[in-house]
Amino acid sequence: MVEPNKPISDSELDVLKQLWDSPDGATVRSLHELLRDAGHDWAYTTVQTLLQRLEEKGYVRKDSSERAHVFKATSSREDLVGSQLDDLMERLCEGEASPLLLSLVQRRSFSTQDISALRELLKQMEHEESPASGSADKPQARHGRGGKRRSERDEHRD
Amino acid sequence: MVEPNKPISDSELDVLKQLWDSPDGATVRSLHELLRDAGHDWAYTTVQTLLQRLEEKGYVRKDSSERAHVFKATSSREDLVGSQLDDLMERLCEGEASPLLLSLVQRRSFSTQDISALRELLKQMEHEESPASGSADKPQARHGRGGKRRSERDEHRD
DNA sequence: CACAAATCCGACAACTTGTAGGATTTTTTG
DNA sequence: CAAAAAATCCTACAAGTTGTCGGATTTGTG
Repeated sequence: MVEPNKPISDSELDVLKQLWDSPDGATVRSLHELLRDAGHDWAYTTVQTLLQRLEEKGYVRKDSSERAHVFKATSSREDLVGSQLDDLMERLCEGEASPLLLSLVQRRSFSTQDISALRELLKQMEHEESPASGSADKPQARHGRGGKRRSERDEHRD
Repeated sequence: MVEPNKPISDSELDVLKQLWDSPDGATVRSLHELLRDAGHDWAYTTVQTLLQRLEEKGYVRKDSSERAHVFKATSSREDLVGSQLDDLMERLCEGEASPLLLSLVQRRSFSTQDISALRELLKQMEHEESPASGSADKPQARHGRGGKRRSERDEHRD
């Protein structure tokens, strides 16, 4: 199943973004400071709460082996973008991706660079593409940061 | 008004979808029935409330000249897809569209048809819109609800 | 042991969402 | 014309989410 993509609030997102910029993880304290620098005059415990909620929602994991727990994002920005797109796809496009693609390409402007990069991707896709069955090979993103792919989550409630 | 993309709840969306399928608009009653057929066992007034909220949020307009008011969606599915994508773009991609495009193309599967359609679009884009100059590219806004220009979230209500 | 640093637990007001009930205002019709 | 029917309007209300903490408690450290 596709995980229920718990919604992320704006504040939570601000925290998560700091985590994305902290490849080795961060403590409540360090995040508190980073966020202060980023313009958020939050109390220490506010950051803590936000982290806890992020953890409950599955976007963050903490390593409690140290005195001060170290938090890391479990999903990269790209992962999040991906799942949010999935959401859109399901909510508004009955699970089809092409409307999203269409909309993107039609209404937004891309640099010629973006365009040629996209061309490349298309070329590759066409090669390894399979007609109707699932392709065994899934093209992996090769962008530098992050790299941790979350796999499972246990979720049941209703 | 492009205002801030008010969020649409799941129930509201179900109503809106029926409106999308009702080109001439619909009354509370007709929607109530359509929705019943679609599996929603709601009270008449529930549909009414949902419509009212949609109207407040700007997604629906009503014509009150008739005995039974006639509701219409103010934005098409495509519009909504577009604004939702804008949202994503701002929240997660600092206003850039290419990450979305990338993610879409990388992680989802498209038919060869989709792909060639996309190719066409790309070709056109390159033709009719070549930035070429050192300055920024031209943001052509040919869609009614197009340009929401924000690069920075202005939330400082701490 | 007394402290400072962390974490844990609980709270609370303002919204949002799902879901209606009842009052009021027209129209219709016998 | 007086009731019934059909609509709209206004109000409500329990859950759940979000933004923001404050205090209590636990735990290394000098």
